[in-house]
Amino acid sequence: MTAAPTTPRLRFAPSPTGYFHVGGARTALFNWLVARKTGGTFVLRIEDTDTERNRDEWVAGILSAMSWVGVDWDEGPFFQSERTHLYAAAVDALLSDQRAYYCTCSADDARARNLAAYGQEGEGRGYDGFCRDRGLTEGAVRFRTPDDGTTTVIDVIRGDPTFENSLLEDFVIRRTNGGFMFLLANVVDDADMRISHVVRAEEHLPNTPKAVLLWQAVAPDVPLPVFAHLPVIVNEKRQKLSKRRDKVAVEDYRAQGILPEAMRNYLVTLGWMPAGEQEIISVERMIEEFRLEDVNKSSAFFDIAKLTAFNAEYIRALTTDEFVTRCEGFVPDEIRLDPMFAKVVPLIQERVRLLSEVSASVDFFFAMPETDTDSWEKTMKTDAARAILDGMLAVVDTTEWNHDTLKMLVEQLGNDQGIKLGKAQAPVRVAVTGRTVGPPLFDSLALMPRDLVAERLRTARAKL
RNA sequence: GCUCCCAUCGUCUAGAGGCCUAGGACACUGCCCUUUCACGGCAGCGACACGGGUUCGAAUCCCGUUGGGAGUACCA
Repeated sequence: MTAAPTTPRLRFAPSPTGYFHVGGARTALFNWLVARKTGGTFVLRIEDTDTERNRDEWVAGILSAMSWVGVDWDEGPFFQSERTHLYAAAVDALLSDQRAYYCTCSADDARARNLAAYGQEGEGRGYDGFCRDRGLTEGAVRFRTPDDGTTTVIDVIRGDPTFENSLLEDFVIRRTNGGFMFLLANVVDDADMRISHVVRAEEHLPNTPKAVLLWQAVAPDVPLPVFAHLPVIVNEKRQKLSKRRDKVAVEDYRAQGILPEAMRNYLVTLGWMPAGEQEIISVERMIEEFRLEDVNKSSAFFDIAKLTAFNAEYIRALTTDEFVTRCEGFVPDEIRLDPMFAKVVPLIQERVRLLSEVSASVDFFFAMPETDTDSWEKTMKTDAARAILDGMLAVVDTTEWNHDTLKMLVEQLGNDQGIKLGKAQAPVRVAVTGRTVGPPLFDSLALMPRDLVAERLRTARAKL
């Protein structure tokens, strides 16, 4: 079975059973990278054969999250729920070939027989083939696996793992209720869509020999795909990320103000690294340099701290205009579109790591925020603080209103009190911004209306 | 239990037998810069799981051990 020299065809085949999570995003990204690098085709297929667990809103979530990270598809989305005629035909053909058979065993029956035959170790032995030659005409349909020989999975990143056929159970391909199972639908579609590279998470590897066997039975004329099983992404306990336990929804990171390019860049480093010492790279370079063969084999921890660091770097690289645009949804429009906002952006841009932090870091320019109690206690309860506020109040209505003058003023006031500028600016900062930490004070003051600053200084002084 | 996979700093990784005194990034610590906080710069901390081979030489190859993970559904 030689692979035809056609362009690669890849697919991402998520199941809409929950929020789109970072593991899925990485899988999609790696598929996309290969497609873009090779000039191949990237197909999106929604595997919604489990009608119990699928929901339309999850489908919408997947599409929007993929678009958000910049992973676009060339064909699809196709829905397996609309392709059942293909699966039905495949099952019928298998049935008439005796490659599959009906089975009426319940899971309990099968388990009980294994237990009786093997004792405790019978667990996990899978179906025993009880109905193989009973000639039934109803029930679930099982695929007949070979009793001997081996099946090798061609995997570019794992080497080529080989499995004993005798250990592969006769697995169900169509449920008693007529529904089609994942493996069947998956293989029929991959063959039908002429998928050449199956890039998916490692958890699928143990099933892959079954998929190979099925493929050969169902589409013997279609070349088998090359597989690439990606290492799983794990939590701090080194377990596969779980939607229930871990914070994994791409949408959550988006809502926090992670930039899509930062997410994409971070995701690509989970199992792969660009050459050189630079980890922050453009998509163009990713596409240029990415090779499935170079993907790591071991699991990777999803490190939010590193993601955040990447994000901060991407945020800093934005132009002011871009930054203002990106803040949509994170900063109220009446502030974001205020000309003042664009002026203060340069002061705070290198100080925020998430877009969700922007609002709180610019609030005092637009309204006096609630004063932080600790900040007040720490900086205002001294004679020096009172003297500095008094000194400022004495000249605030007449002094020149610019960075240098303001700075000299506070510096001088500090000198009079025998304290350095770092200390001297604190009470002014708390009076005007409500806290000890913030953007450079004199630049901020210079941007603000003199009257506003004067009023806040007076208010603060009155409380002392 | 069984099958399969994996194993370099805390984390993500570089490393395809000599270039390794094991490199980078994140995190952490210290110093410098500095008006707070950041940014930036510099320095530091910090790893080849263990045991056997093979070889003149092994983080790199082989075997074993240990440890971790995934799968083991009429879920995907």
